[in-house]
Amino acid sequence: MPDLHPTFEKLVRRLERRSPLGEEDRRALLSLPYNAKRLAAGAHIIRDGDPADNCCLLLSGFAYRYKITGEGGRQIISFHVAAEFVDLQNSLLGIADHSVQLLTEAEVALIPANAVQELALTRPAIARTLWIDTLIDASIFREWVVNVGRRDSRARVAHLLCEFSLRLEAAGLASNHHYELPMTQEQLADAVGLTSVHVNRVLKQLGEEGLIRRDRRSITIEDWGRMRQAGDFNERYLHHDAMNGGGEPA
Amino acid sequence: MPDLHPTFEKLVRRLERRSPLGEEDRRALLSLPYNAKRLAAGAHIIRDGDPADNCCLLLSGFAYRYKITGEGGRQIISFHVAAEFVDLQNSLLGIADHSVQLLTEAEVALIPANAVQELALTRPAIARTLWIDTLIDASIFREWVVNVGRRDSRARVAHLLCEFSLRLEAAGLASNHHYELPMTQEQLADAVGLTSVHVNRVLKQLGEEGLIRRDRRSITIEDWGRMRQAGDFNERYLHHDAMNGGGEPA
DNA sequence: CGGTCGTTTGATTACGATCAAACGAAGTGG
DNA sequence: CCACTTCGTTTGATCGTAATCAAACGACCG
Repeated sequence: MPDLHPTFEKLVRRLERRSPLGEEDRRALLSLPYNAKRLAAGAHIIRDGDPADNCCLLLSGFAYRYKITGEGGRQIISFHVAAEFVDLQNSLLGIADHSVQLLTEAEVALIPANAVQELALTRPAIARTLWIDTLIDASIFREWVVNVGRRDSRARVAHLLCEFSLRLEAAGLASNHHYELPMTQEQLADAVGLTSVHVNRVLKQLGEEGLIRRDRRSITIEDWGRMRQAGDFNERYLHHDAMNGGGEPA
Repeated sequence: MPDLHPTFEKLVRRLERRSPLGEEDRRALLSLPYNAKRLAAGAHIIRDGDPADNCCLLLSGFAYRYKITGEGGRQIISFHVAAEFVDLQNSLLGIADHSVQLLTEAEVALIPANAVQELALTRPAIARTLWIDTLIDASIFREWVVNVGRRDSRARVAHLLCEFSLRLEAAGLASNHHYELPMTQEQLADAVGLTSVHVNRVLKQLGEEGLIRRDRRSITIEDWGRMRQAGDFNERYLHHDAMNGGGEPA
């Protein structure tokens, strides 16, 4: 086991924000065995159908989960930033029901799934916080179902850009609704169920409407209020304040 | 606390299929305090934004979860049959991020969320099995994201009909790919992100192609192989065999 | 400097939405 | 029991959003 990577501390802080941990719990988390790797952009953490015996913590960079349809279409299911478990779900269910791929070059910590399960079985507070982690993941999935199922193209991409803004900010990677999009328009399209051509047109339109400004991959949401409205965005589903429950009314 | 409803036994059996429980665990689950109610079709278990302090176990009947968009569109996010927790997710996160409504008249057991959390904190095996339950829910959400995001109308409804077939069969409510649809075409439409008019046409077409036969709400999948193909359906995501991991290759 | 990948724009097509209306079944009250 | 209502299903006609096809452009890289 290598020296502890600093992102582990961030992980603990993130988990703690949601459900309190004792000193013992923190120590246990920080002494999980793991295997750190630096991988290139595009590398696969796991592929749909493979047995999953490691659970992957993202130490730096970005990743996404996706599935491929029989017709060959790709649907991106979630995005992940550093200090997030990107493969907890696969690894606990034994066999992967979706693929996980790196968006950028990244460092990952592969933690034996057994070790995580063992920890959860012996440390109730850790079990609880990890459970909440997957509950929040599920909440985001639900919102994505709504996004691709019932919103038009403009709202879909606006919603996604809003989500990025808050999540990246929470991760310390954005401020003032300004951030660097870690992905191509094609990947954006696969996340919202559109074509990249159409996403491009929507981005252009959002720019013309003065909702966003962009320069290459850099995005600035110029009018958060109107953007929220355009994307029918309500951050409650992110549960960034899971401890005190709920956000403000619209 | 009223006499134990028989569905609790079913719940225990269902949870056990996924992760072993001890005798003590079983007893603890079966002695959870609850408040049983019989509610009419259309009754709400909880509404988006409300505080959630009970977690709802469906004792009989059907329920679904949904969200409403700013434009007024409804997206159904999941369906539930008897012996499933229909509101575990809301109740553990404190404030509901979606609504839950009954599809049919039903009996529900309202269990104080505290009691469930307490149980999870003191009984690791129960924490584990409930966690797996929410992991499987999340897996289904992921598949639904793919369904509404990247499949055409025919595949979407075929996929949903396939999912129903297996889930109802697992619940003892279907056999030989024959079952009673517990919902209207409008609700079906809101589950797959289409209009009810279009769902109706797709159902008609699936009938003409000889994939299904229907009479009123009764559905028979006549050609499971072709139906699976039409719906791009792979049951692995349901994790009905969570213990031994994975399904067969296509 | 050529090559690759991603972005941008234009032209056309098609899938599913929308609008509209009739029909059928189940339930209600006179 | 029958008129009447309501809700869901079915069918038809038209419309519009996003897909598809195609091509040029720009940035980054070896």
